[in-house]
Amino acid sequence: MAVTIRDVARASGVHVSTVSRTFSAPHLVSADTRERVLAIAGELGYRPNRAARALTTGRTHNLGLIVSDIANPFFPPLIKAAQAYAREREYHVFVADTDEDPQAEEELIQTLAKQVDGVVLVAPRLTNQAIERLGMELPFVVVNRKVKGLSAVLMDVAQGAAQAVQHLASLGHRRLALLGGPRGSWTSEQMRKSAEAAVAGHGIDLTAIGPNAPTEEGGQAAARAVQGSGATAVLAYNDLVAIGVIEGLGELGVEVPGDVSVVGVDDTVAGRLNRPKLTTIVMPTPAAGRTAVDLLLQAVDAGGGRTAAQTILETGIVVRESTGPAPA
Amino acid sequence: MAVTIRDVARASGVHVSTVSRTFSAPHLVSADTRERVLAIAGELGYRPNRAARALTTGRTHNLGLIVSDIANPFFPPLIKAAQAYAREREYHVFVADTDEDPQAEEELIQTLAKQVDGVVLVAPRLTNQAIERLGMELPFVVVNRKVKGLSAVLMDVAQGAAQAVQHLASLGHRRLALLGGPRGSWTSEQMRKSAEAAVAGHGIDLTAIGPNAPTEEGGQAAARAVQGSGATAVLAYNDLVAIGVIEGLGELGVEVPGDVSVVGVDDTVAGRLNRPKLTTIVMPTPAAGRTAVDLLLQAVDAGGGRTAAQTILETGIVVRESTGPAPA
DNA sequence: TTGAAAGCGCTAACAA
DNA sequence: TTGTTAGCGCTTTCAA
Repeated sequence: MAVTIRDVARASGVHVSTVSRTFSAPHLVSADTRERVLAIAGELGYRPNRAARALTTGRTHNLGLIVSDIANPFFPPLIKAAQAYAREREYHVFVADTDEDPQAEEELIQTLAKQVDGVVLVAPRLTNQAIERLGMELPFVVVNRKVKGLSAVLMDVAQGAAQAVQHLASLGHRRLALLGGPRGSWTSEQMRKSAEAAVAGHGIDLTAIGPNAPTEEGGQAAARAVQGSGATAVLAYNDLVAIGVIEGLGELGVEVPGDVSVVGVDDTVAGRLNRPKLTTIVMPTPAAGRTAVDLLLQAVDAGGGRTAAQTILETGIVVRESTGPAPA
Repeated sequence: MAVTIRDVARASGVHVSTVSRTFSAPHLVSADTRERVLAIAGELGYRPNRAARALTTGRTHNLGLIVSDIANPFFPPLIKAAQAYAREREYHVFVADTDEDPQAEEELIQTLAKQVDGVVLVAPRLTNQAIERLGMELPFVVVNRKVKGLSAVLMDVAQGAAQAVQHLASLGHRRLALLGGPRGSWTSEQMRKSAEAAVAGHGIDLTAIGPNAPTEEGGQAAARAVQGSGATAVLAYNDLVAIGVIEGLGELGVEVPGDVSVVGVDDTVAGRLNRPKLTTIVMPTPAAGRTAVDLLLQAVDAGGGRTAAQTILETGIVVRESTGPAPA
């Protein structure tokens, strides 16, 4: 078996508790012993067993990160950042994919619960009610969702959407189609509200189309509806949908940005690589990953002390090639 | 605190060991007691604490998955599949990103070691020697690398590369540039060997350029070298590099596929969305993720019994828009 | 079929 | 500053 605290104790002629202390409370150990123990531990290749430690301390030093679809390009930068930041704080992270299935999400939380100190839920598919209930038993941070009593990281799409409308208005567009996301999406709802408000000031006509699947296919399927609406500009739920609608429009002989301008959301690689390059609302995904972990660790450190904190992250718009002047 | 085996025991009037058995060896418990215990456990919301279980059994039911860059579109499908498959087998998976840093990789393995039953190493940056050493202490499966004594999942890029050369040859190309990947990449090495062999039969001239960073930037930076080589066709280390070199070539006024044809590797979303759509070697990433977990669990179940197994996954080539006839 | 008891690797009072 | 001891939640002999 692996080398344990006991082996180190024996080899360095001290009691196990002393070894334990040199690792978890070094200041309680004399410099002499500390060095000796550390040296021997090094030789032996001793590494504390975190699981065993968890048993006594109640802290696993593990986190859970639950997303709906790892392969959706929105998530990887968030996962990467969360995981890197967690590691800095000496936490490991379980990453789990629910495949958009609320039940899988709940099951996952349950089985993960005992092994983690907290969970980050990104754009959960569970109802608020279910999350609140689970939140009683374990610290949670939700990303892009508001749940009573829980810390949240919110990306301010409303702001980005307003900027997008402004941008389109200045290009002379007067008819805008909004391609919503899946039912129950907080982000989609925010965009709709913000677009409605923004549109008013510019005398723009708004048509909401959806719900749509948050994928290329979803966008492609909506192309005909867009054409039917007579809109000269489209604000899509995300980059994938935007790319899909551009594709779909193309098949109908509608050119982007010649005939119709399209704005996406997320600023994924996919959008950058698309031709025309996508004008899109930039979502601060790496920052969201880091912030979520940060808030989660705060909640963990606070114990049960309800410390629901909200962080709102700014979004921006990056203008590329998929938007242009409204046709005359 | 959470409900433990003891609470269930008390509530159902049996000893803890009986409760333990109903969960981990149900056949050793009478149907009567089993049902009662299960019912009470259900009411109380009891879930076995896997970490505590691990302490006695030596099995954590956790796996580690270590990749060099989560945000590289090659990885998400693999991670997704590995994680889903592991879950079917009742394993959770830690996902960790090394940022291409061998030292981070080793450190990660060390700290993860006690918490997992095994680790999948995808395209590791560590030396074989280092991996072999670590392999003594923990079951490993490597993806796209051969390490003595360890199970491996290999994607047969050699085959794909040969097909790519064949494809380019049939289009009349006679000067090929090979954009290698990072130093120490098994995949890159395989491609080189295979291309060298394939090229001979077709009277093609091969220039190897690299090492290159496995990113768009890497490809972009290599554009000038490609131009300098006089090649009319490029086989790039992966889709990202291919996309980057197309971009870089574009800036130099070289058109793809008009002046130069480019083939990528991986078949990522990025490549599909790129314009021109990328001709690329299809890597079986989801299958690789599943297979790796499968082999790993086999190794775990075998205990120390060396069961190094190799699975070779086929690759193919999908021809899209980035390749065309050699210019006259 | 069930209970009793020891112990997995570690931490945390409490004493010395 | 260090050692003693109990115990975290669970499994696993061994006995009954």
